[in-house]
Amino acid sequence: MNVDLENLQNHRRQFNADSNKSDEIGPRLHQLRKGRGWTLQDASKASGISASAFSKIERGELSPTISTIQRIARGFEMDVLSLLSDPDEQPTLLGRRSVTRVNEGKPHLSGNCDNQLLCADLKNKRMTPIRTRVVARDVEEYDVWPKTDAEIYMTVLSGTVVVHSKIYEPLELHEGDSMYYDASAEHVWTREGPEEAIVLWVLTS
Amino acid sequence: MNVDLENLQNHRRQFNADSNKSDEIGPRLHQLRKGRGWTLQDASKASGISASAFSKIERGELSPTISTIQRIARGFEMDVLSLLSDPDEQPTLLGRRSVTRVNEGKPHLSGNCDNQLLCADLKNKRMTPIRTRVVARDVEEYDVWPKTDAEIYMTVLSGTVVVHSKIYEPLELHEGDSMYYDASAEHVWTREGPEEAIVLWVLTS
DNA sequence: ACAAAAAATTTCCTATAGTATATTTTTTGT
DNA sequence: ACAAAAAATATACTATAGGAAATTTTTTGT
Repeated sequence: MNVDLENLQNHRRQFNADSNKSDEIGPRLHQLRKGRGWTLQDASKASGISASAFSKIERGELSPTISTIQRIARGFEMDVLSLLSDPDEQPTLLGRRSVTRVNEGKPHLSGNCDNQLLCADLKNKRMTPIRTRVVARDVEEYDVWPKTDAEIYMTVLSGTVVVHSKIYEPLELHEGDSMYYDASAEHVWTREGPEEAIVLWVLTS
Repeated sequence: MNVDLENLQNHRRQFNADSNKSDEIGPRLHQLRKGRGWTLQDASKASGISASAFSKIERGELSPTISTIQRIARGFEMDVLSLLSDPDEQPTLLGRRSVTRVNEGKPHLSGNCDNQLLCADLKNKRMTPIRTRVVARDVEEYDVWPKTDAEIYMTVLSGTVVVHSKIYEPLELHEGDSMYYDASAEHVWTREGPEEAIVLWVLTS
């Protein structure tokens, strides 16, 4: 477990930073209102913002205050964030897909583990699936205990894995066992027993 | 593959809708500025907003316009959305974790598949891991082809699965093969051959 | 403890957001 | 094609956002 978590996360963050580039609420509001088949007066009634102001905002003749935006959001029964984030600008796979055959993942070696990034050719995924052969037999073999704000789902494909955490007792997982945890608490994996330990895990940001 | 996708999605959406309830930019900006050790003049220089205005905004004496917020976001080198979304309010697992032992998932039967929700006791996860025994042998057995805006990662644990899609040719996946796809294009699974087919999949919103 | 410096707030002013009403444009029915 | 109705925009005004400079508060050094 040492595919460079930091890097994976930064990559995603970088991307998010410049998404929603044309942060124009005008067209966004117009699209939303028309999408519901509302007139300016409907929108006005729902939000408490005058129709004229609404019209000016939609056409970019006026930059609404945040409190106005909040009132509009309430009118549309949505939260400010989703009001501001245009789904059309959201990075999406749009029907794309990627297949990785057995043992054909993209190698990504790191200190204590032998990782294979799965479906790595698809960019801007919301999850990162990885197949890892756990090498470490002892916690001492880890110099750093990785930590991010991601969530991790892992399942043991073969062998026995021990999950060590700074806030829990060590936990043994056998073939077929699953675990879901928050990577903001440091966790590392070691293997146990004679068989080699293979873990399939997926992480999100 | 027929764990009620709609329901899973709606659940998550519902949750997102009322996140960020105290949408007060004032404290948020104060926290951000102080976090960087900036004075009001620093913030003013970076954003182009006068220190006095900045002060008033922080104390809620003034509701900034969206264009002001955009300028502030540029000053802080972040996008408007992450400026507005207080990470402290973000739903997080905060070190929580959940384990599911082999064959101990929460059953979730549906038309053509035998699903087990894994780690189902943890709420507000960003991913939903599911273990499914694919029953259908023919596409005809599906009355509806599920479709959402989620992304799906799946891997075949045993047997042979054929992935049918409205926009791709059918694709055979064998034990150990992985696939990542966008569920906005309809996909259904059937099994092939004598062995029973088990799929492990994870979906995100 | 005091003065000097730096940071935050207040004041007063101008620019612009937002309202009510009038006008123009578009849609609908005959 | 025309009139009536409905929707969108323009106008004139009020309320408030935002800037420059003055004032107060907090911090720092001696």
